[in-house]
Amino acid sequence: MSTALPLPPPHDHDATRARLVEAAGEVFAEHGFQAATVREICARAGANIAAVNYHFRDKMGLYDAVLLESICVAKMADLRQLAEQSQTPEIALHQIVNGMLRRMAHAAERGNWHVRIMAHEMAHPTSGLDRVVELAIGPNYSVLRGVIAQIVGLPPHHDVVRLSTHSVIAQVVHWAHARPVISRVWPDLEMTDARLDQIARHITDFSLAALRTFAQESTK
Amino acid sequence: MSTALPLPPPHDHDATRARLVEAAGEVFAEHGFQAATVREICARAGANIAAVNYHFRDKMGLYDAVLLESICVAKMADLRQLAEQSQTPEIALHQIVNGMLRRMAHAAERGNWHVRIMAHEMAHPTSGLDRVVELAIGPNYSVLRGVIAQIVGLPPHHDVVRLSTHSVIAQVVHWAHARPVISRVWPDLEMTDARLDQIARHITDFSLAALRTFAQESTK
DNA sequence: ATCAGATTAAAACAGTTGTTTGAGAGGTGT
DNA sequence: ACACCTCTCAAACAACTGTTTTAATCTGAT
Repeated sequence: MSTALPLPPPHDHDATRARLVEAAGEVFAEHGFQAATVREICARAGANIAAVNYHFRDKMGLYDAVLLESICVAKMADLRQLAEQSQTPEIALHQIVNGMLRRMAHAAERGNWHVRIMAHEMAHPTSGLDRVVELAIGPNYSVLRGVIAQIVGLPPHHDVVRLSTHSVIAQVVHWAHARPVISRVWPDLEMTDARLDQIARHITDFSLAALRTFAQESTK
Repeated sequence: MSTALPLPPPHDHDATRARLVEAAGEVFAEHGFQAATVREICARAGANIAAVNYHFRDKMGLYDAVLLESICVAKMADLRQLAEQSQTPEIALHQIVNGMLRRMAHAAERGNWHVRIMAHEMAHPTSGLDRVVELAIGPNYSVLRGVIAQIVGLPPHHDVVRLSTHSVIAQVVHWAHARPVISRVWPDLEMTDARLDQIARHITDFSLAALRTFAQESTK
């Protein structure tokens, strides 16, 4: 159960601290905050049990650190530049959908625990969710809303724009969130690169067809 | 913390058993299987701690019973008849979307813990998920896929139909699953009855616009 | 070499967990 | 009256929880 580790150089503050955050990310992603145990985290990090309370104040402090790193990762993959360097809002939409989807898809695999932790936050939000939304999700949400507002030709605060934004986000997030169910109702579905391309293409086409119809109706 | 209860008639097997399932549903929905405690469940049900191990074999047996009731509730609200008694597949789609969305929305409120438990199953699936998918989710998925196949004029096993089905489901489930985030990026949003109508109408319009475009392209 | 500070280690803490135990209370048939 | 079965209860069980304590170890500057 305990994995061999890239032998820890003794007395290196940042090293064990980083390994703790990484291991904690995995365990929190698997079991959620409450059900996760500091003993399993320390075992997986190859650290002593007291390390959690030394480097972070307590279990919650460790969880805060995990969420903070999750925010940093999300901010690195900022959608703003992805949208700005696209020539048309339609292309920007496809870029955003494709980018988000791939991040979600790879989240189920090794190391990328950020999305799975969010799944637990949805089922049972903790105090850290506010910060994640404010610093990571919120900005990306605004960018996407701006792009969609351009496509339908309505102001970003319009209900149609907001609802459509949620329609797009929902379709992307779905493939990460509902995967346990999807793999059961669609057993022979493999998440290859080609398949991800197909899904991203579909979500974009599906959404663009709807948005263009809305655009026609709004200028009528 | 412990609620007053409709005083339990002594030695009534089914009564305490039913109260245990109901209380367990709430607690499991709040904390998930692992983090939920049998002591809190029994306290909320006004039953002794040993009642869980007497009526159900153990904590997992109680959870199985909870999922089983969740399945029964879901089967009662079968989408099949909802689809069959609609005159056109377009109307059927709106009926299905509206029905699903309202069940999801009311799930966050009193008593209806079924959806929140599913949220935990998504984050950390247990052995009971297979049964839920097989008996409750799977059939409804097939019905919706049939309706969408009619609209786009393609066979149900076609990739476009499957992907579009997930697009529709995603949009509906999103409003239950991502509510903690939605309420933060859209603070002044109240889930009134009129609002639910608006959302259901939007999802239907959004999806129908896309599906009609697909239909034109498939017959071309 | 010596001291101060930072990091790790093992052991123990009190509290909580799921589960079991054994006794008792209520009803029903004889 | 008695025995029998079903159900409930309080108490206790060992195992596990997050956290604290105390001592040991290493690093780096004096």
